[in-house]
Amino acid sequence: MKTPGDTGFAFPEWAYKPESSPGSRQIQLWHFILELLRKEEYHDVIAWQGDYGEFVIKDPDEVARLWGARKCKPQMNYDKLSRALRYYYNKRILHKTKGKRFTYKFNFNKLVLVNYPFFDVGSTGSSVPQSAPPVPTGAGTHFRFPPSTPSEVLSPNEDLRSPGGMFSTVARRMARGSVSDCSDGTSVNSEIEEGNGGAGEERGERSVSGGGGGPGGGGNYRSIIHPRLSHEALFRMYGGPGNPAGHPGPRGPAGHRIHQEPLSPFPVSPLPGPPGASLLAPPLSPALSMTPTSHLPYTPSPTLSPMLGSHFSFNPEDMKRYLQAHTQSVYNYGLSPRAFLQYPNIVIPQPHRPAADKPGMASERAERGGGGERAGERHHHPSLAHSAHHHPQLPHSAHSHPHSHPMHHPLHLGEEPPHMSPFKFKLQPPPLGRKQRDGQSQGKPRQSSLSSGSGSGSMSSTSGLGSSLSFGSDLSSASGSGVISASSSTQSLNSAGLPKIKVEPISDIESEEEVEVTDISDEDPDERDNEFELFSARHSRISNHHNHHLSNGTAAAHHPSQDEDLDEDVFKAPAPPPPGLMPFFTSQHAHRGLTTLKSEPVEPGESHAAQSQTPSTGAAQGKCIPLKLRFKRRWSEDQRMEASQEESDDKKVRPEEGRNKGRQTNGCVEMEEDGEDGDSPPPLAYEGSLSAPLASHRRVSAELHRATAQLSLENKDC
DNA sequence: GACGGAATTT
DNA sequence: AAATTCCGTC
Repeated sequence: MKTPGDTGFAFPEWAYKPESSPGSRQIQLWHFILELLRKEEYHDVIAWQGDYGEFVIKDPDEVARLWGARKCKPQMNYDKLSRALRYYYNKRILHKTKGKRFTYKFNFNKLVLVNYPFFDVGSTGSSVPQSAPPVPTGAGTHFRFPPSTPSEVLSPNEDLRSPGGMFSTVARRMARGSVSDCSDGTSVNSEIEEGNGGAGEERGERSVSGGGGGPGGGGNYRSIIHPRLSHEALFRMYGGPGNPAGHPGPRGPAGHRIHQEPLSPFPVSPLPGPPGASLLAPPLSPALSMTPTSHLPYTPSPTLSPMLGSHFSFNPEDMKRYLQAHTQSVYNYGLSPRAFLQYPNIVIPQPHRPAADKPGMASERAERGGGGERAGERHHHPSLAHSAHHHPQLPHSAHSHPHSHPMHHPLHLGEEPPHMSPFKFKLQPPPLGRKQRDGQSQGKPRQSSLSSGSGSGSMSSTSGLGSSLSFGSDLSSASGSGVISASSSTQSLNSAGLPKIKVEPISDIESEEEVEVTDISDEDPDERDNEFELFSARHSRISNHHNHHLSNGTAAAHHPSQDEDLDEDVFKAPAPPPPGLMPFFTSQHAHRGLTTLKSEPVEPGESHAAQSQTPSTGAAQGKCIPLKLRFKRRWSEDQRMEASQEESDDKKVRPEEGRNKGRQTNGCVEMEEDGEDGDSPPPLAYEGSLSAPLASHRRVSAELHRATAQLSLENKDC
């Protein structure tokens, strides 16, 4: 069943399938890229370089070859591969670093979400540092995920759903690992993973991950981390690389054996390493202390790695924290507490700063985590000489203290000062479609053979152009799904013969949203984003809904219909929440009851606080502030941050994101042949968790384990 | 080289 | 849905 209600999905489908996707159950390119990036052997071919999340393809042909091998597409070349990469621009998974050849940059927000849906990635890409501060390790109730069955898991859904569903889903998926299609897989995988060694590597990472890893932890960190932190720094922070024992790192040619990837933004594998460490233990990175959340410009969180091998781990505690964090976020955003009614168990934490965490923890964790991975080393080295390009930055030793580099200043030279990008639209007549062109010229299909004409299909792809609503991140996409953009309609009209107008936000990725604070009432649907427009419309409508729901009282946990509604409501109800929040809100599984919400003021002390308490908003705090307003406000902040970071490479976001309807993965699970996954499922993160592991947790973990194992087996069969 | 539309394939 | 192919334009 795909009913959304059944499962709970919080993000767009595509986000869940790092490794497999309906359309292509094979490994996805971005995933593959990450895979290469994490392996030292390929550093001569592709490596992290420059900015955070930025990587350069040093040997395009080789990368293409590898990709082709993986996909069994011998004809693959950089031109094609790059086309595929360009498709990621719209998805916001990647963007091009302009001016640098073969250089692209990951949008970690997106990636993180993929692997760690629960994470508060900060909304929209831009994190909201303040709004989603790490939650204090929780104390409180233990959150439980609703049970989800496999079927559920797979169900696709574009809307936001409860985390629980997702969680499990993700976990399973992760467990599966990625695939190699080439049937036997032999060849393909071989390219990348040679021998088991590969496995070792990956595994190592996982274990290592403990250091940083936990999703939870990562998430939290995310907000804290300075955008500019160097990869290295991150490592340290998370303890990943630093951890001597722990890190598996294949020794690189250079001899620095750091972690898998020196520059990798994903310092630690997402895998839950030592559980505790990662998840709950928060951040501790010196960075933290050094940089208060408030000013950290936002950066995609590198903490979590979407890497392939990674297994998703979840921990109830995390969940709890997650929820709490969101709760807090909500407040920060000025969202109505009503939103929380659904989550009675959640206590809204007092705002508190990450800084509070103890510094030093990271290092501790690292040590713990480290253990044993290391199994196999890869002997394989790229033929290429180790080039100088490598960035020496790896931290060889684990320093617990922040590295200077990363912390730098927010305004780095290279960085542009944060600029607000006004939301702009580019109105332009769409170029004639090929068909049209052809038609004009001839009518003949471009490639000889297929002639027949129905060309109906083509349009669809294009339609996306317009304005899709996307709030920076996944959520956005999710939200977008429901939205019908004017542009699309326009396009359709176009097919009818009407003029086609392409409306697209010029702004960058995360910035699609308008940042200005405006009164909702005044909005002009016309200009601006269609998105907003839609949003508001939706919004208003929703609110009613929402209330309705509330009145109903507690809805059963799983009624599809209800869920749907609920989802919708939730989805819409709160102000357009930052993406990160969405999942939370939507979760239908959450228990409903009255929650004890403590209305906490927004983080006191924080600059942000000011934000929420701004005069205009302040009044509203308790009340309903025009959602839009709040949202925007928040957004603007985020945007600003993000803006500084992201260039405005990304351009438009298309509806495509939003509309993914997911499909479920089918039976065959694919496994990465890397060895890593092949064997046994990695330990769950929370196993060793920080806080006392509860029986329940264990139970959960056990289940996951089991599931994972099973999946692994299945995969093998496949 | 980079971009992105269109048609196709998986 | 995500690529893969081609290809025209910058």
